[in-house]
Amino acid sequence: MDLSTRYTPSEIEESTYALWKDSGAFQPPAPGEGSGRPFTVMIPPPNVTGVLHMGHALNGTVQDIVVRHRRKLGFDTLWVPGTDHAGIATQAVVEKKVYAEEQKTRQELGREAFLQRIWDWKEEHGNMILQQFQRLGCSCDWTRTAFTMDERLSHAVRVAFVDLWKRDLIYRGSRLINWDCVLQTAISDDEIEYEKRKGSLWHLRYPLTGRPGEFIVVATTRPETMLGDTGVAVHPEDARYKDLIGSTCRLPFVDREIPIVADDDVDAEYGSGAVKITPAHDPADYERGKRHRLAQINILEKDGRINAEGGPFAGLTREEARKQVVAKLDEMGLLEKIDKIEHNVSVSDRSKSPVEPMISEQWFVKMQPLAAPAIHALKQGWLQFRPERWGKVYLHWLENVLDWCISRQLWWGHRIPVWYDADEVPVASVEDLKIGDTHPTTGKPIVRQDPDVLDTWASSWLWPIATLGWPDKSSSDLQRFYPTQFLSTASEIIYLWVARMVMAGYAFMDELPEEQRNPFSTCYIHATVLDAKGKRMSKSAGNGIDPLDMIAQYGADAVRFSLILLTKEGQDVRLSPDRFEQGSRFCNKIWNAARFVMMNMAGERKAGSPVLEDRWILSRLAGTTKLVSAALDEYRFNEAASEMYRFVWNDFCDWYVELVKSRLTGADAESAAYARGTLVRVLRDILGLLHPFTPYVTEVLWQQLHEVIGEAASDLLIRAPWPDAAGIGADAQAEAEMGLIQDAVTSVRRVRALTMIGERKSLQAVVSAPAEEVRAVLERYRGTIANLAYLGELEISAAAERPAGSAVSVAAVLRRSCCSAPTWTSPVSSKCSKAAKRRRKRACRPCSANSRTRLSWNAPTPRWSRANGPARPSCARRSRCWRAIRTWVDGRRRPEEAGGIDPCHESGSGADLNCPPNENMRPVEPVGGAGQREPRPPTDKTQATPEVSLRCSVTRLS
RNA sequence: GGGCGAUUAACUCAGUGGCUAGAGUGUCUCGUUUACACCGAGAGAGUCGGGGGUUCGAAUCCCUCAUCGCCCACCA
Repeated sequence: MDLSTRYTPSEIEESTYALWKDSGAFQPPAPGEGSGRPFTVMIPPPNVTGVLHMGHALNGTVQDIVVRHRRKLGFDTLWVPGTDHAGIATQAVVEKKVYAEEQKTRQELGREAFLQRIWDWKEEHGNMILQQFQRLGCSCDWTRTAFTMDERLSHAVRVAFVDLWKRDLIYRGSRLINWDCVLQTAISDDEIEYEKRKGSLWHLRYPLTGRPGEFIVVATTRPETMLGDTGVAVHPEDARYKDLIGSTCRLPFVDREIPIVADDDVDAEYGSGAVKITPAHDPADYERGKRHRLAQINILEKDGRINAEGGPFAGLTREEARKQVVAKLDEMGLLEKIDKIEHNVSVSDRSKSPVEPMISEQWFVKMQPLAAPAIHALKQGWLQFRPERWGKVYLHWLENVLDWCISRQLWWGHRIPVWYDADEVPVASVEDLKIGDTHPTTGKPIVRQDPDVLDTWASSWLWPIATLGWPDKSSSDLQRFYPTQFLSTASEIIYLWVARMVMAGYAFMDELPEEQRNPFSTCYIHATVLDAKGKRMSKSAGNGIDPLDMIAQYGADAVRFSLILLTKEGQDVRLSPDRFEQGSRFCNKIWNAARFVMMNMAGERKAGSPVLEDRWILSRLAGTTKLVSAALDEYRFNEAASEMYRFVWNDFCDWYVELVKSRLTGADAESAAYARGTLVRVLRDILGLLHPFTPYVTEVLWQQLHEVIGEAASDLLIRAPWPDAAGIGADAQAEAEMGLIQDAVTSVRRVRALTMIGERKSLQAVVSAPAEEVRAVLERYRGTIANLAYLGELEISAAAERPAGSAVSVAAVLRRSCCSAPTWTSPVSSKCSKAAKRRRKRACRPCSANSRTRLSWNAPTPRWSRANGPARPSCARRSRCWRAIRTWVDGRRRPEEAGGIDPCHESGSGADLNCPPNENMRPVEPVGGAGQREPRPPTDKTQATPEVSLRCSVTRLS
């Protein structure tokens, strides 16, 4: 065995990943060979242009943990990977690249050639992000890798489109849409961002018709749109304008006479109280325009320049037009004033350019009929969000959903499968129609296909069904793996993606029972990854931490484990690079713990054991297994990871390994054999339980361990059954006794540290405990305690050793000891509360300037010098009294049976006189009574911890 | 404007009415013993954001205020 003392992830990660991949472990068993219990997860397909960021890394880790856990539990587990063609993003990337390399725009290249360039690019770079997921250790079934523009998925998109067409859920409409002038496409409402910008509110004077020299003043943030105005609206009750309602004014430049109308919608308080109406370029005006039957005049070209309607300004860009319009108005004396304001500007989230609302012909999907079953699914509980509160977000969107504009004026994407005849009569078809083919409904020749493509989400909403083979409903994957169980994604795509997938499930899987059409039973919304200052990590802000750098530096396991340890369900996480050190150290700890085990495997191994520490660690293992399994079942990853961290580091390494060392070299062969058996047992289960979190290191150690102990591993760890704590159970006695030993050892160590006695075997300690049972246990394990505390001798005493004077502090004792006194004494009560210490500290202030403040907790206190008795019961004591009474009243346990929790008798100090200390504290009636609180069941803790009070003194032997 | 979340040790966070509020990092002291110095032992560090209330008991439940963050809607 040649394990180095340091775990170096880079040496093993690549080969281990290959080992898994080649073994076929990532694929579910062939049909008929598995357990018949499917478990399916669909990866949220990242953009092909994407690069792995921390959000991906977290999401990949979450999914991989679930998948690996379920696989080990024996489910037929499938995790489908893939990428999204991401229309605008990808087209923009390649367009830029082509222009940089060839100085050609896409228009110059032509549609066919440009699309070919994108495909070339995709072949070359499109798998990058999936490879990065592999670096993270994700155990996806790569044989099923999908791409939203694959032939199969493209076919699904067409079938879905035509299906909706036939159901009359698709229509073409002239609507005010959001136009991105840079990318020259319509974008959906969900692709708009609002940016707070400083701007101006221009007050313009429109001359009133027939009243020379009189004006109506309108306020606007976009003065250039005045060229398209077809009306002015005022509030009907506004006294300033009441008499103008019904009259008209003249629009400068274009010299149009437009009416002044009354509309309740107008806020008389804002601006001038009069609002210009530009129905073709503003959503609110669009509605007002319709109400008052005003004309819609489009003044913009597709690229954002002013068109012929703009009269003298035709051909200018919108920015230029704004300047000139304002300047000219000013010249003409028609500019009343300019207010500086801060307002929200709607900006395209892709190009960051201001969105222009425009009237345009687009394709829409009627959403309400599709949304209804998706709402129902959540309300029925078929779909559950975690954390649950995201369900409200989902519902809110669905209940207020607007029709979905699905056409995009792009080239990269699924071309809309609609063809027209010469009369512009459209028809949708799954199969390609050619120019000249007969139009199926009109019988006339087809003259053209719709040039637009579909919104990216029109393919990704089919992801769970299309990747499994839909529309081929006989597909075995579809039958076997749909619906899926778990979807993990980011909160910002709940509407864009999650809700639409649910709609698609209901719309297209109509032969399944209602509940099973729902595409995933749990939608897990993972944390948002923020930087150390609490800002969202983003490429543009430049505050991102590259997960690949972190993997290179600390290893994939460390990155995964750290992320999970930091990420409590539903809570955003602040990240800085050094956070990954915790995971890295943990991996190293596991590595070395395993190393220790393997270094001690020479000799017989026996299972089970009468030895206390063996019984203890096995009992702890059983408890941990139960807790971790339950946490993973319910997707509480952070809890599971913390518990493993604690168990491995504190229980196994800090105590068990230390306890077992002397036995391994000792003369008692049988005891050593039990130790070896237990070490192997616990280590194997630890590796199994940790595998979903830290797959690489556990897999490698699993292989090594089996080599060392000379047993062939039954399988790779990735497929080995989930540890089930078979044959071991909780051993309350072992845990309680072990607790006493730990307390005793800690007491001695504390005295040693505080008094700074460096000596070891030459020392004798006296540990005193008032309770006889406690002494009996300590007596039994005297050797063990002495061993762990590096003592020559240990005496167990009933008498409370007290410092010479109760006011004496450790510091004082120490000083004396330096001169002559042979004895260091320190009263030590186990589990001395930090809060209590602080209270004491406050009580004994002021400390003298040169005394060692940090030791001053040692002043006598009610807590440990009970003989004096507290003056009155402490708050804690009172509350424990109350609990004891209720426990007794509940009939669960009598106080004396309640494991020593009866505080009234705990010290024999007479502290029970005031119990119950407050006359309001009465036992509650055990039964009945409206509004009565459900009694808490006693916890394990209350049963397990006997009251311990230990003190320790240390004496030099010589 | 509407909704959601956060506020606990110097930092990052656990802690859903009950035992003395915990962990990791950082700090201080001591330490090389069958794995691990990415280690071990020990210590110091908290008015649980403020204020009210409910309760025998509140970090936890309710009200309120403050600060920070996210999402949605958006007034020209």
